[in-house]
Amino acid sequence: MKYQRPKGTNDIIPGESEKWQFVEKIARQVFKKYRYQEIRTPIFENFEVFSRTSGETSDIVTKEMYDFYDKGQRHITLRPEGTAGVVRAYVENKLYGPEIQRPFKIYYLGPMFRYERPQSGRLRQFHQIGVEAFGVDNPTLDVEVMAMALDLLQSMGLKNVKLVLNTLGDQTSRAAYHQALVDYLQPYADQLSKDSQIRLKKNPLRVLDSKDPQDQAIVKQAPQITDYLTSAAAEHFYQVKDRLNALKIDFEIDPTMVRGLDYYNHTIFEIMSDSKAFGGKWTTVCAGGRYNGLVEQLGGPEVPGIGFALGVERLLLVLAVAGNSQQLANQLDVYVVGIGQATDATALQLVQAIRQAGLTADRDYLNRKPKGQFKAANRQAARFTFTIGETELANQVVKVKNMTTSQEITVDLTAALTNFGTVWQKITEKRE
RNA sequence: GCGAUAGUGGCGAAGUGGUUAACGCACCGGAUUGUGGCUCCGGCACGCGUGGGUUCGAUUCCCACCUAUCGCCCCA
Repeated sequence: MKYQRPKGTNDIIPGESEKWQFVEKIARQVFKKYRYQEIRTPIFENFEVFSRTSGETSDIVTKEMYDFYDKGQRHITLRPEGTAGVVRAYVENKLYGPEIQRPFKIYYLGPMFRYERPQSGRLRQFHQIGVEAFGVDNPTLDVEVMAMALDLLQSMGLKNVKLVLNTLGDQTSRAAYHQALVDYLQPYADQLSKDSQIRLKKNPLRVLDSKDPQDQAIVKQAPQITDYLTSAAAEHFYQVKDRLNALKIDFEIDPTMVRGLDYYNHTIFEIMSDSKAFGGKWTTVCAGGRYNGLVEQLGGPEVPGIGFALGVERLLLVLAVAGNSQQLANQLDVYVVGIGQATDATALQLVQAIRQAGLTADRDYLNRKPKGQFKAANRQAARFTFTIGETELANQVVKVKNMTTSQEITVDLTAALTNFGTVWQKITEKRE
């Protein structure tokens, strides 16, 4: 094959694109209920927008950024996630202004890029649907965001998901915990896996979610973040749990849950699926959390924020296995059969008249014989065929065939061309 | 970035170091000079991921690369 799509990318072709439209439609509907508005930011940003906010040492920055220098020697990055760009736009457009209602609630959807090895549900260009809410530190908003995420997944027909959450606390809590964790892990350093030894130096919290059994055994006894929360942070977390209970939303607390991005604090959460699409292992479909401080980091005022992002490819994998594939039949009302070159123009007029009447119509463009045209009509599940040959043309009529009953009637050609709606009404009435 | 497996027509899939690369589905045409879904007949890979090499000769052996899939890392 001469040309192939770049590694880790996908073509979304008819048959598949309908599913994307379905997901996007539901997302817009759900977001509308919660009064989130759409924002569209560039697909690429200056490198610093992501490197500053995600953490200079995070894997996303060190090895997964899809970055390059443009012709003006600007260091550009294809966005690896949505939040940083949205926050940049929030600041740049001064959406924190006093005239703007808080929380300022927005959503986005579109492609993201990470330079990594493709696997099922993991691509170099993938798509996320995400939301951000700025300006409110109230834990109730945290819960509302989680509730919306669950609402979204349920509306798409996804079942068997679980909400898992944790808190990272505030700066003070985090610093204290960080220290405690390092103090605890250090003595075990040489017993940890290779990867975890590196994590211990670079980002000790990551040791917590190591998959290595040996690591997990050590981590089991490790101090937990909840023991190092400041009273304010503890109160925030308590409120979150309380409001979740108020909404009767089931949740699990995973004290080892962490984040790959540095900007998170307080509530973090994931919605996971154990779908067969991922071999029955619990896999995150949607992840989010609070990021108070991020707006400041990007040069804005002290404005808290919270959001989540949902991986569309992963979601689609789960939905496909769940057997919720939408029957979005592209139904065809009329197929116009033209017999002979002389009828071509009239067939064209007919097809257009039908479309202008608001119905779907198609015809043959390959000069196929009637047999072939009827075959095509049949394959496209046309409800009716309109046949126009030289005889019909001479008599100014059209033969209308009901493809399910095989009954054929004759209709006046001029009427069909000038007033298709009425003709259609007659045809469909006769059908009953 | 590391490790493993794979790569034959639109799809699925057989196959061999050496005349015309099975078969099924799909598609196209004919049997029915203007009418579909069944049946029958016929057609459909200048070529076996790409590029080198070994050989008298390679789709089949070797090497490199590309891509896909899975695991690790990480993550949506």
